[in-house]
Amino acid sequence: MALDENIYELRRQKLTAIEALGQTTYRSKYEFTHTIPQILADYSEKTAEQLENSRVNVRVAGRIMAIRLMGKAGFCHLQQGGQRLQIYVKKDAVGEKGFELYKLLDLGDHIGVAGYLFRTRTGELTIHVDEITFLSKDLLPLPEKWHGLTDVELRYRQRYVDLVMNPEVREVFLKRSKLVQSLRRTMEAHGFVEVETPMMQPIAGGAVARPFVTHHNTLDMDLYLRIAPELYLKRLVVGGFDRVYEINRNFRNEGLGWRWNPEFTMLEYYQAYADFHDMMDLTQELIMQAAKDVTKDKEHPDGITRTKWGDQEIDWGNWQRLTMREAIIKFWPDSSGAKPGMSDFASSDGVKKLVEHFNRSHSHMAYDPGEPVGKTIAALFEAVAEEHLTQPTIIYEFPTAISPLSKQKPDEPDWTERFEIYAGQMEIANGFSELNDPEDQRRRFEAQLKERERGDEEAHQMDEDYVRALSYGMPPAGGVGVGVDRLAMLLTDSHTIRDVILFPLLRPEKSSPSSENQAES
RNA sequence: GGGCGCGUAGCUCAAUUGGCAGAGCAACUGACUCUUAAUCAGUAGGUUGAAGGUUCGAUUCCUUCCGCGCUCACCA
Repeated sequence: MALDENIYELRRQKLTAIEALGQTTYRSKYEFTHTIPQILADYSEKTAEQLENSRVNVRVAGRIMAIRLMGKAGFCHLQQGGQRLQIYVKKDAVGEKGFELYKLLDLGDHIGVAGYLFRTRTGELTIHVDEITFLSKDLLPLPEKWHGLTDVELRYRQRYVDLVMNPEVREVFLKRSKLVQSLRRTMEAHGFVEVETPMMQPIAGGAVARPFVTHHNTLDMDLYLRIAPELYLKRLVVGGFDRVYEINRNFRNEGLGWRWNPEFTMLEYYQAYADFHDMMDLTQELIMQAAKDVTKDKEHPDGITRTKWGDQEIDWGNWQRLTMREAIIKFWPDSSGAKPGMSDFASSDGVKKLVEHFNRSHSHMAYDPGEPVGKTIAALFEAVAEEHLTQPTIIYEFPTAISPLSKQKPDEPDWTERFEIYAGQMEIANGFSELNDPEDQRRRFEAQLKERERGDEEAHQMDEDYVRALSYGMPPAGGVGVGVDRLAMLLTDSHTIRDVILFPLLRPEKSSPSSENQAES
């Protein structure tokens, strides 16, 4: 073989040689008797004698993750389901052709083996192979075996390699799957019906965010990728679905960051005849159950409520509830002078003074005196309190100015029956008693339009059909949105959202100049 | 978008003040029938992200661009 040929070409040639040995190079299926995790679960406790006395014949498939050749025998580690099992291949056992095949195998190849279980001299459970079946070739070399793949860009761009090399990454996504299952199970247990509402909407409503725009050719109309399913789910409540939920993607055309990906998964649910207090209770139960379901293992068959979060621990069985104003008072920094009193939130002058006091001792909090007071209070809350909210905390009573879809408090119209759940310094859920007065809703949309004219691109648009739906009468209802990605982060101790999204958004790969030339020629 | 940092072999990383681009793993050849980070002997592998500039000489210094990370602002 010429020395300048690269690995890809060499392996293609090996593939030809493997075919010459009578193997099918890309066969359709392989009949196996066990998976590797099954064998490890069932036979890890068996002694060498037990395995010798009652021989266990197995056929398994896997990817070669380590290979050691010693003249006329060799070992491999096969990986399947994130676990590894050793195989022992001896020329005497597999024959001339079988051993020729063994010598043509590379790291990363998929093979099937038939043989029996035994323990090596060092005691490792191993398959004594009688027959190797070639399944599929790895033409590109896997990353280095000691350090694996650590380059974060490559891990995200080539997640398939990341998953092969890093078992802990696989674990994160298995837990994410358990999380979503758990959420569905809790919803179903409470009698909620799962539905799917439009991802492409003529008006991007239900949240405050900039949308992605797309275009339908036949109808010649612009459509927005949804920023929330909210207004459609509530139309269903009008239609008589008293308990309804959806788990699906939302799209927001905003910046990226450790907590933000342009597409993210949201669980959203609505319950008729319930208010925000009922929704707090339900959501608390939902999340605690999710923590238990994700942490279930042999030691903890029912799961646990404590999960690791960096150098801290989050206890999902211990919740705190504070109003937004109480939270600002509670976490008010000493360096910003005397703690605010409730009356300070009542006037724009009072709030302005609070911001001034806070900014005197802290990095500047953006403040626009022209914006509604409620908006400033909410910003102040985030600046003062958010960083302290590691343990699960329900913050409730949000300003009406930033809650155009929530029902007002009967005794304080500037405040709404709305809550958000915080944990690990992140907002993970948002819920409220749904505004169901169509005329009030129209006025709220109109107030949002003023904000839009003031330059707030993200303020709500008027949705006439939604107002019409409410005009047919929506029962009293509570609704909640839960950020599934962020919950997955918290439950897997992942500190960037990209680690819980299989294929996070990246800039397109720039093709190298040489390949561009090839493309042009 | 702003600020800071990074980009060297397939992977993980070196390279003294600006002075011959190196190692381990992976690969290739050979030895080895219980190894496991297998071992032993040998071989090959590079437009140092790209383009320009300064210099006798640039992986190193400067400029621009590309990509990534962290961070700030908007957003969940």
